[in-house]
Amino acid sequence: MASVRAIASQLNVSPATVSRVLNNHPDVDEATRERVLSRINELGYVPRIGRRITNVIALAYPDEPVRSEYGAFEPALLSGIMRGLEEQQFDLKLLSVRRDKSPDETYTQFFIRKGIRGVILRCFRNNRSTICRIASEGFPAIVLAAEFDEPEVNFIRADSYPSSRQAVEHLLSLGHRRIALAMHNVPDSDHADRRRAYDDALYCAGIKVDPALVMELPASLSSGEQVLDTMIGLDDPATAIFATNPMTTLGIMRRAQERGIDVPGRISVVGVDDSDVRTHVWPRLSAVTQDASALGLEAALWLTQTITASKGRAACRRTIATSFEVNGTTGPAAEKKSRGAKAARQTGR
Amino acid sequence: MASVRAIASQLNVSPATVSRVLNNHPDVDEATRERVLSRINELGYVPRIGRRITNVIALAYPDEPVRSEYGAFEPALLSGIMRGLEEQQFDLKLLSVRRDKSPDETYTQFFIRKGIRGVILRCFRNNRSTICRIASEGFPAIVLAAEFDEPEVNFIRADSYPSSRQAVEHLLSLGHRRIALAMHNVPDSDHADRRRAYDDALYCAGIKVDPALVMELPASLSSGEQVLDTMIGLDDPATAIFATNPMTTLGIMRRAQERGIDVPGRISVVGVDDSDVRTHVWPRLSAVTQDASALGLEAALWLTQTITASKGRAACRRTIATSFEVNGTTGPAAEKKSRGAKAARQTGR
DNA sequence: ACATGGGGTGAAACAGTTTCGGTTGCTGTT
DNA sequence: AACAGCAACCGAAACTGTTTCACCCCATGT
Repeated sequence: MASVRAIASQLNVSPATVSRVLNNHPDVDEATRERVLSRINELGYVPRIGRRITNVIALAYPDEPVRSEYGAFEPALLSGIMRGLEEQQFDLKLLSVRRDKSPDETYTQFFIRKGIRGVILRCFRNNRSTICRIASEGFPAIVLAAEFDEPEVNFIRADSYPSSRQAVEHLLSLGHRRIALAMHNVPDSDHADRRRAYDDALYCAGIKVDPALVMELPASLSSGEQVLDTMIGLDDPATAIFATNPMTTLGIMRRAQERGIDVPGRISVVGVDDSDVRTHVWPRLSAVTQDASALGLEAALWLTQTITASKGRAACRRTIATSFEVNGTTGPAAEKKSRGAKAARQTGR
Repeated sequence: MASVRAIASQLNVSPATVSRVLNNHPDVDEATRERVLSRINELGYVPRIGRRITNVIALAYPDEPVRSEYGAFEPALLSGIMRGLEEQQFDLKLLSVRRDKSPDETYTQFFIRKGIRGVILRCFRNNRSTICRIASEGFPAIVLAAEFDEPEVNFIRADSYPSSRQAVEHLLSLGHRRIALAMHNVPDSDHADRRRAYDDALYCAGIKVDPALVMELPASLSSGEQVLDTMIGLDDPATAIFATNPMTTLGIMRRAQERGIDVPGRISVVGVDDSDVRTHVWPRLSAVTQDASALGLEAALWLTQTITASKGRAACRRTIATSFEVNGTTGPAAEKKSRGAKAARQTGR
């Protein structure tokens, strides 16, 4: 019940002025703009059309709504979001922050101007600070597939620790002792999970992490090629690789085929898959899989329920499980010939 | 300038009634509903918020906004659409017709109720009649990546005939005479193009199409496996395959690796790629590629310009070019050993 | 015959935005 | 010093769409 006219009369300005502030019109005094904005934040203004409250939420991208390195991840997210929005009859708008947001408006202003009630945020390397800003402004928002320490940021993500650990333990159970780790070179919680899983699994197996077996690289096909070449070329080569993102995994597979390296005969590969790519190659990839559609669904449900709830709901810090799928790229460790290999085996319990 | 009140006064009803018709409220008489609807169509009503005309277009899917068999095609489309909408400052809404449209409202009503000015339609096997209905209602609409004979349907598609022909001629120039064709089993204009290109290229090379070399199958990985097995298993085996969709192509590659069949040594493969998958496998696929992003961009540009033009613009029946990219899966035809092969070679000029 | 109820409708209230014009104050010119 | 002119700022009013409430009317049951 915080209408433009209500806010206007509280501040002794006209509804026109409040509207101008909302729509970021240039010709309004800086002082009055501040007053209006702060009051809007206090009262929790929601946009309406006529007397009807708008039921639109947005999926906001920092730049363009495409990440070729994510493959079919985005469509799966979208599908889940649409399903999650169905229950409460919300519509979905796509927003590009870079494209549409004016630098001199707040995020809340921007979202209200676009007529939305809440926003699902995609998180990439470069917009974590933006997300914190949005959260601190208090506009209803939830971040997809990332983790934040800040208590005011709501997020939902897939916790890949258990499956990742399962994956590494699977390799260990096959006799692998020289297991390489190919990580993303920018830190994020997903990859931190996978790193921890790797460390813990090795620790519990009594194996010391060999720094030579850990590489940090961008998520790309060429990174995968580099990983394979490096790991095969070591004096004491890796017999298995755990790659923590889909593109690097594909690059490893591609390079292995190019060089005629037998997978899993000579080296086993475990990847991570957001969508279906693990089935696109031969052998089908053993991989940690995350259900992007479920992620979108849950995010949409939480957001719409929070918006429509009379009292603000609790923060969302949910994780959903990933799973580990054994396919054709993992097999028993090859017998070693070098002295170093024997020494390594003796450290196993 | 066709407002709810204007229409109301023309028909001697109240604005409330017109609004009720627009929002598909049940308690309005069937006769008056008809009168209002026909007048709305005549006058070309556009939804507004306050005095501002809404600048939102929709991307409408018949069902869910996901097609796993299209891989990264949808994100690329979305990215192009967003760029195309930028110029005229339009927003994009995602709509699922199945989810939101009430059966007893017209499509125009549905779109107006959603507050959109125009719609980009995705076309799949099962909704061509729906698209014709929408076009005949006259609501601004354009279909992506499909062709229609009906003159009132606007569409934009990629014409893959030249590149497909180039692809087949590339195979011919490498000495291939037994070239298989793996087609989609539901007819659409894209695949018709590719079929024609195949026929024409072979005809010009003086080669008769062998029905045993042409298969029509769903677009799927398993179809690709079936194609490879069949074509390798013939008495007079194919030495090259042209697969007209991405999934079938991937299936062929996967099966070839599974069976240890050398590509392109024993058999060459040309595929079709909507996005980046041709680079995900080894060898990289020689493929006819279509620029999904450009498709989305052009569609969005045409639609927004049509909407904002004072006078209705001409129909859109555009095609943009695809291109043929030579990569690692095509090579010289293998020498034949069988009698049948020799006979086949003699038919070549 | 009368009460009752529901379908259908309009007036009015209410929601947001823009247009138009007016006030104010600064600046340049005479 | 005075005045013209211009730009920033803002409010009243006009205009747009939606919902609420009350009303009418007619069919139906008692």
